[in-house]
Amino acid sequence: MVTIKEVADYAGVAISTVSKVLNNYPNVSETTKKKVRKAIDELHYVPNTIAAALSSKQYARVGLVVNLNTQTQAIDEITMQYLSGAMNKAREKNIEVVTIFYSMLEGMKLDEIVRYFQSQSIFAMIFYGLSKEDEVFHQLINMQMFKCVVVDAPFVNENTSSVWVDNAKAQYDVAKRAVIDDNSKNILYIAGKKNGYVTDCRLEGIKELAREKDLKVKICYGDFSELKARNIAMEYGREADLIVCASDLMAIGAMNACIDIDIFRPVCGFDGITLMGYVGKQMLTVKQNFYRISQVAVEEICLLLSGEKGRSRIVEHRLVKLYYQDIIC
Amino acid sequence: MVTIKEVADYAGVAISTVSKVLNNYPNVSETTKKKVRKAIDELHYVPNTIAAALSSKQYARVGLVVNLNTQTQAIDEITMQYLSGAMNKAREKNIEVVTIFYSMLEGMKLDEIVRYFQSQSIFAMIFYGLSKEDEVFHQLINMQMFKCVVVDAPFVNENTSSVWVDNAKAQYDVAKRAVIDDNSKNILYIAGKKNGYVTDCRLEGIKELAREKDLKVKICYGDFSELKARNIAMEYGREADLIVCASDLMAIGAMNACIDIDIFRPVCGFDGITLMGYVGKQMLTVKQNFYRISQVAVEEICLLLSGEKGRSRIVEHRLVKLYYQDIIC
DNA sequence: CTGTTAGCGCGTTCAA
DNA sequence: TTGAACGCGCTAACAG
Repeated sequence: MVTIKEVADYAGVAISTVSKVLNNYPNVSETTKKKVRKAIDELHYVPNTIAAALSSKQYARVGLVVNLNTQTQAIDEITMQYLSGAMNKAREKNIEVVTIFYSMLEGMKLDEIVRYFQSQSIFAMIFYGLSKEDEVFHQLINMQMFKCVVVDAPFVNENTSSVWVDNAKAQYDVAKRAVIDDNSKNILYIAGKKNGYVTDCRLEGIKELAREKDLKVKICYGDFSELKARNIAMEYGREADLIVCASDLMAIGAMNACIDIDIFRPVCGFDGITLMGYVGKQMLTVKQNFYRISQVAVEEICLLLSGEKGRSRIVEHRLVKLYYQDIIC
Repeated sequence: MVTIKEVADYAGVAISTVSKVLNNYPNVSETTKKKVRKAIDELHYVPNTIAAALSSKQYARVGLVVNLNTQTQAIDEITMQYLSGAMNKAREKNIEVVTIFYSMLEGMKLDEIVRYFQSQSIFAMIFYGLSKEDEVFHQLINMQMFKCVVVDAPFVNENTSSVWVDNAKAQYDVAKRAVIDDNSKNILYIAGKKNGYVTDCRLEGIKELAREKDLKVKICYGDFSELKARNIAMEYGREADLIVCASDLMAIGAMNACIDIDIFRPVCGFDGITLMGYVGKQMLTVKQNFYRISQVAVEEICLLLSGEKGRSRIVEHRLVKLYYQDIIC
């Protein structure tokens, strides 16, 4: 590994001069710049990020804290979208991100987690899929020791921003469309996890619609589980003329239940994951752009790091109908 | 951030002494160890990895180079398994990994990529899903500038190991089981990408079985695409009494084709991704343990980093029957 | 067994 | 406009 010193010697200038042209300082003559650039090129010099970081103390990595939940969500399209969105934006913004799985931090006490992050020079992080049960992380956020962005959870303070889809509106929108399309009057709504962040918002949306359209709505909690959604649909599906689910996976469960008990009910989902196509049936769903959401999260982290105060930010959503033929190309 | 110096002062010892207890050097009396530990504890000292790395020059991060192919494989269970397997093992081995998407490196020339890795202090990397077309990476591997482990591709040299499932045997095994179960004589084999690494191995397996059992085998290339597999099955499915596919996704395509043209043919897949369950039908498939494969890859990287020469290593596989009820719990 | 010292590669004053 | 010199936080000889 060639160092800055070698470049300096080769170019016949001082180390500091090389450093200056590397970092685009003013007050360097064009001629010396040329010399230095030439040396850099011919020596194939690559600056050592580690050393630069140590020296400048400007080093901040952001942790992407994701919840790979192999139990309840085997197919993790969403997380991958999150990760790749964040990484691309990070590259654009020239900051370093490291991905961290919840499972790696499992069982650690708050101070252990803090130390872990510190030792890794991680002073900012983005939480994806934080739930009300993740108390350690709540504490972490509240102590405001790190700059945080929380996706889909209501945390905002001086050092914390949150990034959301408007869940209430989205749920309202998609259900409304389904209701209109099928002229439904009687809805089975399979919500997520009782008392969950997004679950509550989505519930608001469906309730709003029910009031507006004077619908009958039966509400059950499916805990985002396919199986539970399936069982709920088995039990109450008959009585409804439309099944609205708070997630795509639950929608799959509900659809399969309908098939099993041999009834047809339109089902609509939430998320817009591609998986929906694989079930081979057409389904209306909210399309969240997870890639973009994650990019926005990184932007927010940058703002926080540059001294802005935390805030809440909404990312737009769409509605789509997904079906097999759409995705097999 | 409290530094080692503050700890030293607080404990009334020299900096180097603190360093020694931090790194578990011998030749430190128990009493001073105690003093230092106490100071560390009370000051909440967290060592600065960056500085340690710079100083010791023992710094090597390993890049996990993954191919998030949103086009052909929307549902990326496999990659997530790879990543989490590698990260867990990395934590165990106390090395740092950074995940890198192919797409981030896209269009870069070899030397740009080299510089990118160098600037990130990445001197070792694991390639997942490398294909014959990724020439830049082949060059990268062949120049032996980095320690590499390649998963599912035949690269071995002084500084490169490969980690494999025995694709030939696996394909042989799964097809044999299917053939026996259904007493099939006439197979439609939907292979992967013509001239691909794993494709060729799997082809070997099926050919071997055909010889042994005196089967008739029609071979088509589905390019790992659902759509192509679907079309192939539409065209040739009727004539076969068993469809064997070189990937789960293609198996799904084939199954859907059978449904569409209203024939029943047993289909078997390859991979064992959970997604298979979602199609709602039972299917025999090879179960690759991607998590474990990735762990093995990290182990191999460690060996390379510690001076061992590259080698090829096989990871065992299993056969499973996946169906809906298995995974919705 | 402990402390002193010299770097690691780079950023950044401050003189010159 | 340039360069010498110091320091970032830590490791690793080497003395004592």
